[in-house]
Amino acid sequence: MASALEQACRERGVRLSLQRRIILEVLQTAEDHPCAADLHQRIAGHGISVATVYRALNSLAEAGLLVRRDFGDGKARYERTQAQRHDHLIDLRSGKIIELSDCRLAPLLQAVADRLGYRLVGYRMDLFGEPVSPGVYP
Amino acid sequence: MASALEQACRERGVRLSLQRRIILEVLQTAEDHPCAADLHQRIAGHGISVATVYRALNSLAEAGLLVRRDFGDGKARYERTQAQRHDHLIDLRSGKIIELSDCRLAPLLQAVADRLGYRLVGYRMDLFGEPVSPGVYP
DNA sequence: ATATATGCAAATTCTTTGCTGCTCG
DNA sequence: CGAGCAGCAAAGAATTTGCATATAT
Repeated sequence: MASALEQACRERGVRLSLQRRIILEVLQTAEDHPCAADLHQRIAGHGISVATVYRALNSLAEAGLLVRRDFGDGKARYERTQAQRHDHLIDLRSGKIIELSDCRLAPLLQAVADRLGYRLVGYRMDLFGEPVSPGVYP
Repeated sequence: MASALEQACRERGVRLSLQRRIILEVLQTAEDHPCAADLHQRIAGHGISVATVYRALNSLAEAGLLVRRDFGDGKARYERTQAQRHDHLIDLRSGKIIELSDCRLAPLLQAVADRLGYRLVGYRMDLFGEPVSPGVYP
């Protein structure tokens, strides 16, 4: 019984080692956007080296099974590839990252690129915001 | 005769040393978005140390005289603060960076943030594109 | 069987920092 | 004068790499 994961890996020419399985599993169930160090910590106990974590993340991201994110804090962050692309809003008060499902954005950006003589291959957008409700923050 | 630059520095409580003058001058006339190493190289001959370059860039950016950019290649890039905020389109073929003056974007993003209960403090957007014209690239 | 991954440690790259002496205001 | 800056070299943080061994397909 070839799992969907195994099939995806075969299709993309990525070997699915035990360590990669574990990393993917952790990312699958993660609610946040962990960096390499976070991941290495979360899978501690399996004796996986940092080098392996980095190499796995690179391979898997290149193969498209993961997406690498950069929220401007100097570390790359990762998440499992989702059906649909999305952007993020960073809560400046708590650091929490919210995924944005929207967007009527793409066509607008496409037009901007077109006007300059470019084909839009991709884009990256991050919103930075502060919660409106007074809330109970320190 | 207090130059506009000197005044801006005084207002923001930043000391305008010779080395900072030089760095600002280079950035002023730069057509691109140099990183710290680029700048250090361009001002070689003035015997300014890398540490000074980094410290100056940090101070000046914090004071708002410069803007720090991050195009995802692992190095911070800088440009003089301009009258109006703007985004960038990265030419994936040549690496060239084009400044976008547009945008009817802000209100749209503002609305997205609002809907989530956030006040939009800022945002970052980069477009990645390939030139449409066949051109004479290698 | 063999192309690829892993582990370990050392190496890179970008950026920051401690300390002492100099300088802007 | 005195707070803040410059230079130098050493430290840090994130990520990569060389090499011998193990493993997926």
